[in-house]
Amino acid sequence: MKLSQRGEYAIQALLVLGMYHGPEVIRIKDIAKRQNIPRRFLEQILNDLKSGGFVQSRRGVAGGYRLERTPEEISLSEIIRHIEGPLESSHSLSLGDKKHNLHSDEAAKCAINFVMQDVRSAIVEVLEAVTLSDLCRRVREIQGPMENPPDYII
Amino acid sequence: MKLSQRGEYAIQALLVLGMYHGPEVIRIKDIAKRQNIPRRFLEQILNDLKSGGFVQSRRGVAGGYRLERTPEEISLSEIIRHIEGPLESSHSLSLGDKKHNLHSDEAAKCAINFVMQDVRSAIVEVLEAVTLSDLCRRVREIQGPMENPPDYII
DNA sequence: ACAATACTTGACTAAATTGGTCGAGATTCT
DNA sequence: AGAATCTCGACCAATTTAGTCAAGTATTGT
Repeated sequence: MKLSQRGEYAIQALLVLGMYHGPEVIRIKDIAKRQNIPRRFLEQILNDLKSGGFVQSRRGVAGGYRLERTPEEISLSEIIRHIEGPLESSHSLSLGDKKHNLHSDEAAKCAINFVMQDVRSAIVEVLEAVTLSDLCRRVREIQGPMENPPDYII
Repeated sequence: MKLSQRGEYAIQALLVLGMYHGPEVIRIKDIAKRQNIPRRFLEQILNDLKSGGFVQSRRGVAGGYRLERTPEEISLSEIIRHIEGPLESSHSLSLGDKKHNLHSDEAAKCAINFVMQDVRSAIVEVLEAVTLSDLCRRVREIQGPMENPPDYII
């Protein structure tokens, strides 16, 4: 299980929006700067997150993004599922059809898929339990101890 | 978590060797045929599995492959780790170094990595518990019920 | 001895994925 | 009107993945 760069950026962006969650909107530019993400790439990602119902956007000169739901309502599993594709898919060889004789390679693939399904369940179980809010807390704990001021958005 | 084709083939090949485990050796050609794996590709994979200590080979006219260890001694985690690369790696941002101020993107990446480490642990926990022997049993259960004879290797 | 069989090695290639860029347009604030 | 900002879709380069190929080397049956 490795997160793609795209996936990591998406979570980082949502983290910023989560940390400053409120009625106001944050500009792409600022998110990109804070998290050190290529601006154009981030545009794509935020657009994707918008179509997934994670964020809202405002256009125009005072435009930007904000979360569509509260950080407590967004789980990591949802984010990753949306950005990296379905987490539980496995096209698992119907197997209900008994008329159809299984070749030995099909039997093998099927057995392997059973295990991989267990793996996927374990992954989902972990990710389901972590909300964006949890992650925000984590970030605060990490950068809290050191007293460098929040380095406000320019 | 998705298995690469290469990884799936590797497990399928080991499954064949596991099902017919004994002192005798099985030819690449037969494994390829039974599991419907491109022969040349399978050669590469078996070679890799050999250098990983999973299988032995015998050259010459009566050559082929067999397991180097018993199916009970081989866990899925080992196989996947060897074929797909380290399962637990995460170069997790030392964080011990307090002198070094964390930028907000580093803090975010760090928080994300903590969660991903949990995910990886969960994956390993599942894979660690499944041996090649377990998988072989699974395969027998799947193809057992239907009474098509084992379709012996030609 | 020697032909047949089979593994060994490393280079090669085509297709898919990933990470990222670009330009033109649409929208909103002042 | 004009500047700032999001929007949309096409585009591109590097990497990875899946797979092929050829020229070896080792072993064994006869």
